Amino acid sequence: MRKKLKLPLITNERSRKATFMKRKKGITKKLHELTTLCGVQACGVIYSPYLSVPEVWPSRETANKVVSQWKMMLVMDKTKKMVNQETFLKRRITKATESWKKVQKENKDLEMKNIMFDCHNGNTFVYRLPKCDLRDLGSVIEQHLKDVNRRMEILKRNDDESSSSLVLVITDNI
Amino acid sequence: MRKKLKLPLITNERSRKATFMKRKKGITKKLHELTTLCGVQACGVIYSPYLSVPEVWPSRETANKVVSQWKMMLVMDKTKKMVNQETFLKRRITKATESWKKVQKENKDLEMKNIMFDCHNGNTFVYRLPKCDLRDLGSVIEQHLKDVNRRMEILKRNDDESSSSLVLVITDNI
DNA sequence: TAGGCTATCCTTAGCTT
DNA sequence: AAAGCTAAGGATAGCCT
Repeated sequence: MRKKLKLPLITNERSRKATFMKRKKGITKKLHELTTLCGVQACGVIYSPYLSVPEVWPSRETANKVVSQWKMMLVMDKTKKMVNQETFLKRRITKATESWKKVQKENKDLEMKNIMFDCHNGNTFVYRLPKCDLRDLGSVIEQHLKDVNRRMEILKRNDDESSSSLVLVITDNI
Repeated sequence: MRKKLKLPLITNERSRKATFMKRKKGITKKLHELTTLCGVQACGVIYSPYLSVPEVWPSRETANKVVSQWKMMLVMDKTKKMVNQETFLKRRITKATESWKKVQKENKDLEMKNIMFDCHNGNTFVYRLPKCDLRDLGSVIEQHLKDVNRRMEILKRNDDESSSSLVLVITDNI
């Protein structure tokens, strides 16, 4: 009934849609089994030519969470590697301590960036952030503004037409 | 040999790892078949208890791209819905045109947020952005700063201890 | 740790309803 | 479109090396 060996080739028909639907269902089932059997987290994103919005498993919220955690773990892994390299290169405790503080700050900045990203996607409200995080978030924003300003100045130098500029003033009266 | 009906339950053993490995391989194969057979894009993120970094299919870069496109499509869908609602409520062309400009601006803001997100993940460099995008990006940052400032003021009112504050000054000499 | 084997169960292409 | 049917082919749990 079916062809002997199914070579992964693009089928030409509306049967492609049927296959897509069936197999997509099968994959989500497999994913569900994997997560249940092994107690792990997983998510999938499948672009559907038949829907304007991609299929997301198990849910939009969970997928968002899983993806965010994935990115967070990438950052943490990168940070860890930096620390390892630092301690390997510099044996003295004092030096290592200095580097650690530096990495800590960088880690905090990256965390703030993640918070900003969450804000963009509506997962977090700025109003719910603790005060200390707000201050750090401000410094991250400041850094981005500096980058923008630098770029603007370069553009200004290269071409004489007037353009807008941004100035950020931070007052810390703690 | 195998139990009659495999009820999705968490197995207790190191066999869970074997199952995890086998099934993960199977799922990635299924995903590959789906994308090849039906010509669609897809990606998967599976948290592995045995690796510090989650399994990502088909690759970290592609998954990043697929996820970004997914989020982008969500934004576009939202925008499209807003436009439809707007045109349905207001029949007159003039009104519709005004609303359209408004939505266009909002769409631009959301696009800027996406660019900021890409910046955070190192996909885009601020220095490569065109000048007009830089100006819009600045306004997005400004809005976030305003949110931060509002929150800070609320905190200041509710508790008397001194705290830091952010002030944003924007000079637009176009 | 990884890979092979195999009986058994699962998935699904091609149909029909 | 959606759902059911069926047999061919695929996936895999429990072993083994």
